[in-house]
Amino acid sequence: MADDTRLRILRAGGPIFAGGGFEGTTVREICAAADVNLASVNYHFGSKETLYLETVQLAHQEKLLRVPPAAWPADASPQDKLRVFVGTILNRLLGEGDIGWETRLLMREMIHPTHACRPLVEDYIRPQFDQLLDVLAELLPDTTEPSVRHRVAFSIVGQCLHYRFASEFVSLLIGDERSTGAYSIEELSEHITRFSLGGLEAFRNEQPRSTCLTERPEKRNESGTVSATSIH
Amino acid sequence: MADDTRLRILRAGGPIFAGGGFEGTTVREICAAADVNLASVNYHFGSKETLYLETVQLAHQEKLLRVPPAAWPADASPQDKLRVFVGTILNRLLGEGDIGWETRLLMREMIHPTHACRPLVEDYIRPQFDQLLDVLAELLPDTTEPSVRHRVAFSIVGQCLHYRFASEFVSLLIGDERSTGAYSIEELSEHITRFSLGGLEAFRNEQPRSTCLTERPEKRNESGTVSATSIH
DNA sequence: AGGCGTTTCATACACTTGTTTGAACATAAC
DNA sequence: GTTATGTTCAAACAAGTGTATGAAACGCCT
Repeated sequence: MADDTRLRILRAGGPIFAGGGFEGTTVREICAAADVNLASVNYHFGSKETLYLETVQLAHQEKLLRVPPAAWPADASPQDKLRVFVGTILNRLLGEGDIGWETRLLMREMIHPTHACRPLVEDYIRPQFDQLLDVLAELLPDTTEPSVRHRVAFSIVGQCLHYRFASEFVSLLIGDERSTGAYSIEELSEHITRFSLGGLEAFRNEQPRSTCLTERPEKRNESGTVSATSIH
Repeated sequence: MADDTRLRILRAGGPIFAGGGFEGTTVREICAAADVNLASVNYHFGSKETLYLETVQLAHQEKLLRVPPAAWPADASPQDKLRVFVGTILNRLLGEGDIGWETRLLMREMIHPTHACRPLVEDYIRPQFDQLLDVLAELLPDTTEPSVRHRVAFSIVGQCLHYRFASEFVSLLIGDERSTGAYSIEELSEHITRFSLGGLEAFRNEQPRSTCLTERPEKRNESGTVSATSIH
C-alpha cells in the first residue's frame, strides 16, 4: 500500500505541475487529486521539491515508453528517415489526444531550468538529438563541421518545437485557418520535412559560408542550389 | 510624484515577473525593488493581476521602441530582406547584453497565456509576422496558398525562437561549443537565413505536395531543386 | 495660514502555503 | 496475544500571501 500511494502521488502530480508549474501548484491540490492524505507527500518524498523532481523524471520516463523513438527500415533513404524523425517528434509534441502535459513540463523546464534539467537532457533529449545527427550525417558532406551539423539539427527541431511553444500565438495569428487541416500533424510533418530538405540543400556544397545568399530568386545557377557564385 | 511611483512599480515589475512568473512573484518583492510602500500597488493598480497585465504591456511597448523593427533599403533583394529580418528577430530575442527579460515575459505568456496574450500578439507579434509574409511574397510563387506561406513563416521564426526557448538545452547539448562563436547572433543569423532560403527553394516550384522528398541526395534533376519526379 | 484632495506609510487582516506532530491503524514476526 | 515496524490520518504550526485600513504627510489653491 505504501508504494501505491507513492505512485498515485507521482502520477497525479505530473499533469498538475505541468499546468501550474512548481509555484502555482499546491501539495493539497495534488493530494486531493491522488486521493491521499496531505501528509503523505512529505512522508514519502520529504518535500514538495523532491516530489517535483521525481515527478518530472517519471513523466518523461513513462512518456518514452509510451511513444517510442523513431524507427525505420535499414534500407530507408535518409530523406525518409528525416521524415519519420520529424513525424515522431511532432507526434511526441502535439499528439496523444488528451493534452500532452508531459511536454508542458518539458517546456517549463526549458524556460525555468531546475535541477531536473540536466538528467532530462541527457536521458531524454540527447538520444533523439544524436539520432537526428546520424540522419544528417547521410545528408551532409563529410567535411561539414560539427557546429554546422548541430545548427542544422536545431533548425529542424526548432521548427517542430515552435508549434508546441507558440501554439497559442500561432492560433491567434492564423485565425480559423487551423480548421482547414493545414496544421494537422501529418501536414506539418510533411511541410517541415520538405522545408528542411530544402534547407539542407543549401549546405550540401560546402562554401566558406555566408556568401551564397544574395542570389536573386529569378536566376538559378547550373548546380541548381544556392551557391557562392554571385556576391552582389 | 504619483505617476513616478506608478512607473517605478511597473518598471521594477517587469524583470521580476519575468523571472518568477505571476505566481512565484510577490508584491512585496516588487515594492522592495521599486522602493515604494507595499500598499502602493493596490492603490495604483487595484490588484496584483492588473499590475501584471500593465507590466507586460509596458514591457513590450518599451522594447518595441528600444529595438525598432527591421528596415531595409527599398531596392534590397528579398534575400537580403530576409537576412535583415532574421537578424532583427534574433537581436530582439538574444541580444541586448543584460538578459533580455522582456522576451522571458513573452515566453511565459506563450506557455501560460493570460489575458495579456491577445493584445500582445496583435500589437507586437502580428506586425512582425506580416512583415515576414511580405518578404516571403517576393520569394514564393503567387499561387502559393496562404496556409503554406504561413507555415513557411513559422518555419523561419521557429528556428529563431528555438535559441531563446531551448537555450538551456542547447547549451547542455553542445557543451562548450558555444565558446567557438558558432552561436553568436551573427553566425546564427547567417545560418538561419541560409537554411531558410534553401527551404524556400523547395517551395518555389509548386507541387501538389509531399511527393518531392524521397529523391536521393546523390542524384539531382536538371532544375536542380528537389522535385516530384521520383517517387520511390 | 488654513483647508482639501491626493498620495504615502505602518500595520493589521484574513487566508493559503509547505511542513510537522502525535495518535491511530495496519500487518507481520515471534 | 504482544511487540515492532511501517503507514495513514486529522489537526495544528509558523511563515508568507494579497489586500484593506486609517492615520500621517504632501502639494496646491484660496
